[in-house]
Amino acid sequence: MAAFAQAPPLALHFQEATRSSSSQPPRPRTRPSPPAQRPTTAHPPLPGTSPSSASEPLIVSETKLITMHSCAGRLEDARKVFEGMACRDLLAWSAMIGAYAIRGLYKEVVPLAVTMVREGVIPDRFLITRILQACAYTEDLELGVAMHSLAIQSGFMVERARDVPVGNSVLAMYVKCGELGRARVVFENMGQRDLGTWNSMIFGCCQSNEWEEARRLLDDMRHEGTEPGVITWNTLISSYARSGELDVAMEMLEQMEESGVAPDVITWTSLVSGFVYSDRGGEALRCFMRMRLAGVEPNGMTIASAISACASLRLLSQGMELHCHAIKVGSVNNVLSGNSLVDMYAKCGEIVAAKRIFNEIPEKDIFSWNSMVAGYAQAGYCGKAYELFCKMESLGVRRNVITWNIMISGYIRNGDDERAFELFQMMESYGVKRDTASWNALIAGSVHNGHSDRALRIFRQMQSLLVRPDYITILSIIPAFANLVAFSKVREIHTCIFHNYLEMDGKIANALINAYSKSGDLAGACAVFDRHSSRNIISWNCIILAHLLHGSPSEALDCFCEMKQEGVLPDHTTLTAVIKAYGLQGKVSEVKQIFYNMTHDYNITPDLDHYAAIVDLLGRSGCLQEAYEFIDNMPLIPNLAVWEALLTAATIHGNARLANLAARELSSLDPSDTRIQRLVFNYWDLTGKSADVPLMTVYNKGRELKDVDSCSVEIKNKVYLFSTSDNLALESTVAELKLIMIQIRMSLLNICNGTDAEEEKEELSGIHCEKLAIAFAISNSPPLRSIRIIKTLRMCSRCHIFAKLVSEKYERQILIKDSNCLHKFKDGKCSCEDKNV
DNA sequence: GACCGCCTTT
Repeated sequence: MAAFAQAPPLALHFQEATRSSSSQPPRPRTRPSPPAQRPTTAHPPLPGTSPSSASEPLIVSETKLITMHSCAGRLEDARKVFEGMACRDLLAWSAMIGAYAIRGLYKEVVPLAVTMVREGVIPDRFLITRILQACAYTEDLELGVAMHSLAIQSGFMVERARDVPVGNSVLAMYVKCGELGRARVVFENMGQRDLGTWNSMIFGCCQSNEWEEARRLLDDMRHEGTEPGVITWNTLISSYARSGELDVAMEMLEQMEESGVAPDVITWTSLVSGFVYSDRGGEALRCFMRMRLAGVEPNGMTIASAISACASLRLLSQGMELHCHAIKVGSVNNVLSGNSLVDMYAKCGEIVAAKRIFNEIPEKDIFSWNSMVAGYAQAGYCGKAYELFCKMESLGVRRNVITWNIMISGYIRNGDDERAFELFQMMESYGVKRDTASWNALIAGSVHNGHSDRALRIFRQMQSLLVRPDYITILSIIPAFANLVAFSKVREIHTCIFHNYLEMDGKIANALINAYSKSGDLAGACAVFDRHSSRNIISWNCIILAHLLHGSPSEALDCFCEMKQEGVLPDHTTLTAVIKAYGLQGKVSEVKQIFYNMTHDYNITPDLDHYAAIVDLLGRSGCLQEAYEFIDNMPLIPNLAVWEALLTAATIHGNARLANLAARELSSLDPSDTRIQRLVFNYWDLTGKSADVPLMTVYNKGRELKDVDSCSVEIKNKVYLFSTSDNLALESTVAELKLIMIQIRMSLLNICNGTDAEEEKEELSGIHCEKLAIAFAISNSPPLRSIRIIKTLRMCSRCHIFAKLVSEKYERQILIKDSNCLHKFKDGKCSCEDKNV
């Protein structure tokens, strides 16, 4: 056994110390054949083996022949010899099993091992180790347990140095089979341990998310005098990175470097891909840079991950640099890098480049196809996407649930709901089972297209079919409840999150803040925000916007200060909100201060939203000419929001010249845009007509639009829809409503002297729908109950006064969300302090 | 010891 004892220990997965020896080519064993073996003759000389003399016939044992065939890569020949043997002893089994094991063909090892045991051959410590390795790989617990007991019976698991490899492979087998409890028992009973032992055990703990235990083992091993190696650190770092604990992973990286172990390509790749997976692309790229600076060469997997980071950040130029790098490293034709490149180019809008890369991937896998289909679908080319979708089928590439989901989501997001539902119905008949993401695509798409009711129906249907919603379902459905009428649903979904054992994810919390706020519950929004454990810029934007929506600009600005104190950098949205908040307070100089210094202070270039907010502010404060000059001097082409702001302000201040100018500019932007048609219609309807021909066309189109203004109100779980034009539909209640309104009108007349153009208009075209809704709610809902109304257009000043008076007279809180803001009427006052009418 | 695609928050 001397020769065997000196043979290199087997390459276990966690055996760092022996890695170099395991990578060497296997050496044929030199043990002399035992006399019991039949000598084999008349075999032709093997290529690469030169017989000592050409005249002498070569005599080799069958076992040796197996080894020779195996070394030459002819496994089938080796197998034939093995099968033909009349009597197979331990050496023959070792040779045959070893031939497969060395090549990682563990699936072949398992049945051989089973037969061997059945034939009564007892494996030695080396063969047992090999078989256990195969059990670990194939997760064959049954055979593993048998080998474990055999090892005990044979006395291979005692406290000797040479027992360590056997113990390690038993341990590794249990860990890989997910039997951490059994692994722990083996670990505790091992008299001697080496680095591989600790690595296996730590891997097991990480796999079962027993982080504390893993950290304790790290301390223990150092106590016992074994310093963690590169695999130890990589195991911990990659596990933390994969489970999203990137900050801990980075901490471990520091410790690793401090302990003198240099991070290798796997360490860095784990971190880069971990950051990508956690949607922290910027940090992924920083990690990649650190790796380069440390002189570690990236491999295909590292580059693929870094390219994905560029894809999520839409960094085309950096992505292209990495593309060059991939070419240099020679991994560009690799499926992994190729797929990342397809995704990156597609997400950056370079669909042609994406297609070129796709065509060049020699062995496309399902990921390649799905990335390309998704590229087309997300760019709005559903036809092209569908073409590929069909091509896959004809080429025999099996489409998976993700392929179907991509198509469903592509169609619904591009407005073809019918086709999306059709595919959703069809997929199961093609043998593809729908998953939660399939349902999510429909829900998200419906919400996206404004069909909140349908989204809710789908959500309920999926639950009735026992498809469990995940956090994306919740995230997708929440915006459907982000309105005044659905206020009770927000609490319902908040409860549902706990019922489904879904963690309070950061994104869900953000969506909830928004939903609570928009449903009129500022306190609810604040409560979620206060308990939010991982606030990001979006969370702050949500709460700042919530205060703004509820007419509390000073609280919004307080939040902004607090945010800066916490070291969170504002983004475009934050600054737009801040400009609006200062604007509501009439602090023009503060607004200018922010606006003109935003590039310097926050590295943010003003965009159209900022310009529109400034125009709105200047216009409302009566500086109409300044507002117009501001537009005239802006470096960007003004959009709808900018001209709308000027039109509204000019209308309020009765500046017909500028209002007309704004209306004309609006209608020249896109005369077919219904939103513009409505704006122009509404403006002219209010101010009277002139002979402006181009405006006339848009005005007429606006007039043709159905439901020019409508509002909805919920009473006893029913949503009632009111429209300015269909007063008559409410005949039964109209008399009652009129009575209430006459009473209120009397009060109104006392405040406003006489009538104005707006009221005359109302007399002619019918009562404004919010008045109808208020009156209807007053007479049909229980006293003291708040009245919640959603309205498509902006409230007029008279309805605003009307609502204030009703809130006082009837002691009701009235919440009205119009196209511009949320009005909370209470005790005769409105939260917008009359600044938003 | 690691791996790319679908559904997601202001």
